[in-house]
Amino acid sequence: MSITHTAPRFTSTLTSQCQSCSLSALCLPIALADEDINRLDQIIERKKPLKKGEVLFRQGQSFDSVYAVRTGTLKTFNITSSGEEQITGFYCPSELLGLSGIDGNVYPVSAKALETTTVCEIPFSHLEDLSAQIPSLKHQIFKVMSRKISDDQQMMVLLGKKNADEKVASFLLNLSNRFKKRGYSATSFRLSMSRGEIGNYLGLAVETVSRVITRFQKNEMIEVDGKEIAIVGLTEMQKLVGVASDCDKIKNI
Amino acid sequence: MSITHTAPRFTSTLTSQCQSCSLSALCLPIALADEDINRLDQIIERKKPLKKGEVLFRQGQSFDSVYAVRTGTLKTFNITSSGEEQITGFYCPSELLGLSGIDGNVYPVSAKALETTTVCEIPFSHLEDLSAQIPSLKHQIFKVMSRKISDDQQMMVLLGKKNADEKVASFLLNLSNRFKKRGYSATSFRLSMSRGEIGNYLGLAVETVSRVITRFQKNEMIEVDGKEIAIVGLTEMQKLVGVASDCDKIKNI
DNA sequence: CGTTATATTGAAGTATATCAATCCAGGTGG
DNA sequence: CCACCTGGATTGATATACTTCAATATAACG
Repeated sequence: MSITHTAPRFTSTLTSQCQSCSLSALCLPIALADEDINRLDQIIERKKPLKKGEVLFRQGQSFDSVYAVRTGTLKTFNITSSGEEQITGFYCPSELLGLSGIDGNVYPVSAKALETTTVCEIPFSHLEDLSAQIPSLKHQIFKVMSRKISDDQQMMVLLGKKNADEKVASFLLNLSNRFKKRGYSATSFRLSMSRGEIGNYLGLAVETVSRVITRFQKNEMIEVDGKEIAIVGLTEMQKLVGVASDCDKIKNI
Repeated sequence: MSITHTAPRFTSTLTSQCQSCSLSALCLPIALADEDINRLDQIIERKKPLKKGEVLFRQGQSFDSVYAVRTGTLKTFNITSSGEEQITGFYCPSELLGLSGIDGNVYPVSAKALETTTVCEIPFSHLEDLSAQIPSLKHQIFKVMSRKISDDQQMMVLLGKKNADEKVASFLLNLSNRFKKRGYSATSFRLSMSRGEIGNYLGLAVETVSRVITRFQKNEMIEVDGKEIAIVGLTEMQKLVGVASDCDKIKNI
């Protein structure tokens, strides 16, 4: 056996393939035929778990793979010229990260695990080859990237127009929706990121996040125990961030 | 000739094809072989110019095309639940817009011309078909989308971490770079958007934008005459926004 | 050439940041 | 097992950058 530069692979004793993965309905395999899932499966490398604080890829490092989160959570972040960290996203199971590296062949952000985290590594050149053969896979990649663009634009609206209360509420509801989508409780979950990381992401000071959270508790919108959080006033919170139906929005244009 | 629901097409007297278009080196045709450019060319519809204020597509409208700007400028924007407009981007010649509609089959933003503007309409289903036959075209689309994602992330950093001076300076330098890339002056150009639109985009009040601009004039970083602007202290401005070399950034991670 | 939108400038108000002081939880070592 | 330590979280007091309100000034436009 020859020595390589690549990290050791983690091979589960079970068949940890896309087929049997509980996330297949949310992740890239969505909308693929069984045989196509198998082909996708073959290019994916399941890596050994990252411990909290470990880096998956680093800003400036040459791009070669995108990653799907299997368990745990990661954050992506930039280092600004003044040396501060700016978090650009949190990634939960089934979500894809690293896509922003395609353009420059370099990751423009770093990715770090917020807790013990496992990911599937998808070498991009292989994915691109395969996408030429499987139109629905290509379409799926377009969709994931498109989704990312519109999500990021929503985030800009949040950062540019909303006040502290609305920012925190939007953040919690966004997490809620993501948990819900993959079958977990929409109203009771654990925040894997610190208050500081939330503040950083939302463009707020830690203290402000803390104050908003205690205020929400007093208003009985949420119940908090450290990182555990329960949304008890979901509709009230939705009203706060202005969850309007599409109709409502469109009529105002 | 049968009546159709589509808007009338504008056919230039000259052969206004991708081949002869001055933007081909920046726009989608980049990296395509001549014969492939012709195939791309055939699916593109050159539309008649939009007048200032006209809408190219509307938030909520069903998605079927992406657009490349040929001349002029557009803005994309969201209407928030409270009815305010939030501008999510400005688009200059050679830039592609509409990509965020792929995921939901609906445009999540509206696009409006800031001045007389011409665009090339690229029906997405055709583009997707063609991209299956031309790998370099597919790769190019991935790159454009990836680029958009990392640009938007930079924008988040700006909105989340920067003060008014840094925001305005970043905005001006960003425009400067875009003009430069397509052969125009990097230091002297015309702002096609109003102060209000700049403020909206940057998450600042109009008055703040105005004040920052006059301050920059007093500091002799810029010279302004209405919408005409000249950057006279380019390096100083770069210092202000912290244009760090990649090395500088990476060492701090 | 008047009328309306856009831009500028000043004064006052406010949301959020910053500074500072506990408080608390989780992990470590005696 | 408990005391200790360290980083995160909370809370209060103060500072400030930006917004908002208001009053011109200027440019755009029919």
